[in-house]
Amino acid sequence: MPNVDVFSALSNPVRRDILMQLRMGPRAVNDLAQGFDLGRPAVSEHLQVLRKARLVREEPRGRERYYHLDPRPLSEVDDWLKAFTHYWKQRLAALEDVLDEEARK
Amino acid sequence: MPNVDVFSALSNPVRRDILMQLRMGPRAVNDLAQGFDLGRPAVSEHLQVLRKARLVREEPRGRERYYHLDPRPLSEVDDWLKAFTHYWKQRLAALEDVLDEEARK
DNA sequence: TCAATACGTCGGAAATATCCGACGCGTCAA
DNA sequence: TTGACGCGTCGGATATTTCCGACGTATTGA
Repeated sequence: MPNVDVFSALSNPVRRDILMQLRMGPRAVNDLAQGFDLGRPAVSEHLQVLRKARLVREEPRGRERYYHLDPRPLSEVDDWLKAFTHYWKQRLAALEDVLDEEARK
Repeated sequence: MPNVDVFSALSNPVRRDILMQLRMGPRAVNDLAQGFDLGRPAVSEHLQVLRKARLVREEPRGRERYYHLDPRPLSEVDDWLKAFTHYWKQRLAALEDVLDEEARK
């Protein structure tokens, strides 16, 4: 059971959609599968990937399993993106320097 | 030439690494390929994916091609993540309500 | 002009992802 | 207890990804 990379987990639109849906609250598998043009096994396998990426947590309720969102691993993506925010800030700062230089002429 | 999904483009660690490297400035293909345990064609194909996702731009200089970072499409990922930031704020607000309720007893 | 260099892309191999039907296991309700 | 339900997972089919060697094209420098 290899831990799945968060970026890989997000690469599939169905899985991103599932996460979006789970924001509203926990959902059972059949309930989730209704919203997609997919069979239940496929949804179940997408949930397995999300589970291995620790993006969802399962809570058994009788014969159903409610899946809960756990957004914490998303911080890895957010942190990665920050590296490019900083890049932009640097670029902007450099641009300002150039503009200041021009203004001083 | 189908436009590549940004999330898919980011799903590969080599492509993420390439983007990281390009923050420092434009790089030629051979130069980039040195840093990876990969042949040049593989790196070139990764660059093609990044190009289709509009995350890089190419600038021919003689027989070399310098690849530049274009971080703008990353905003799509950032916006997507924001949906979960808001989710968290809602959850925290709900939690505070519960705590206030408890405190009032 | 000619050999070397930098690069993109193609054909094909290998790995991986995605999906379904079928099956089995536990749970529910009669 | 028994039949229906909710679910996970397996086997296998198909699609996609990833990678390489080989080739063609354009550019460079001798």
